[in-house]
Amino acid sequence: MTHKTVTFTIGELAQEFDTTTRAIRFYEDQGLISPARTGQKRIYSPADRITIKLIMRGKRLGFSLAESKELIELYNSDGDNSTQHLRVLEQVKASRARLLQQKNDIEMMLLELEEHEARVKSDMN
Amino acid sequence: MTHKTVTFTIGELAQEFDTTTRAIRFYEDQGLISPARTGQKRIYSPADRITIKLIMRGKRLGFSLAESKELIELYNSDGDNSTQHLRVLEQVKASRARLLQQKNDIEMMLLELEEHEARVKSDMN
DNA sequence: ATCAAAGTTTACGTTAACGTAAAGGTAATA
DNA sequence: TATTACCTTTACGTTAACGTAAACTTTGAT
Repeated sequence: MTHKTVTFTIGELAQEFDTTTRAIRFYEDQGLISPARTGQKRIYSPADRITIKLIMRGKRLGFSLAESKELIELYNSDGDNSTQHLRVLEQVKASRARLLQQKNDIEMMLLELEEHEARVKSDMN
Repeated sequence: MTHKTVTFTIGELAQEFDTTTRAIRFYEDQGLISPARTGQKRIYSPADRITIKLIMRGKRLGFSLAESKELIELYNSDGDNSTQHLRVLEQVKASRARLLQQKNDIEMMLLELEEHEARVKSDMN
């Protein structure tokens, strides 16, 4: 007994992630995804969809496509070549440092926003 | 009794914020700062320095210069024109929403990093 | 006085991340 | 069968954010 394989068209994914088909094809050009084909047509797997989701999240955090690609490859790095393990751990460390810095920046910005909001509201007599 | 006025040169600020003089001049071009002059030379006030700090923080979070400019102008908006108060509050709201989304994205990424790190480490037999 | 370091303006070059347009194939539907 | 809605490739255009280079001035130090 075989079960249905979920797939997506490029248009569906563009809509879901509020982007364009052009952008999605561009990500393929850059080697971030490599969807299957049915004749000419691209056909995206759930895994491809997740990858696009990661790209979008990266974009929201100001990651370049190259950076997102690294992260994605990081996740896709199986426990294959143990020579790479150290490099992977280094990259995890660097990514975490960056994210923590960003988190800190955000907290400060949020505080400043609150202060400013309060000031404006108190000026609203 | 008058007290010393702290100022900075463009080179000092470039070094402090690990950027270039070219970049700082560019921010001026784009209307984010307008340092005083001593003859030809730009002379930066503590306020100018803070503005550059805000720009750099914005960059770390993926803000465009235009966005950072808006935020900076937001902070510099005195309690002058109360007609603008609503607009200001709207922008505070939007900024906060964006930051909270980013914060959320960061938390998820951090979790995924932890998971991946654990997986790699357990593979390191 | 001169030299090196830092500053200035002007202007063209570069990269990332798509946008936009043209020209065409395919598939369901009226 | 013809239109409509998507899909495809190819290719040139665009914007942000500086980089880089040239040519010149200013200034503190030797």
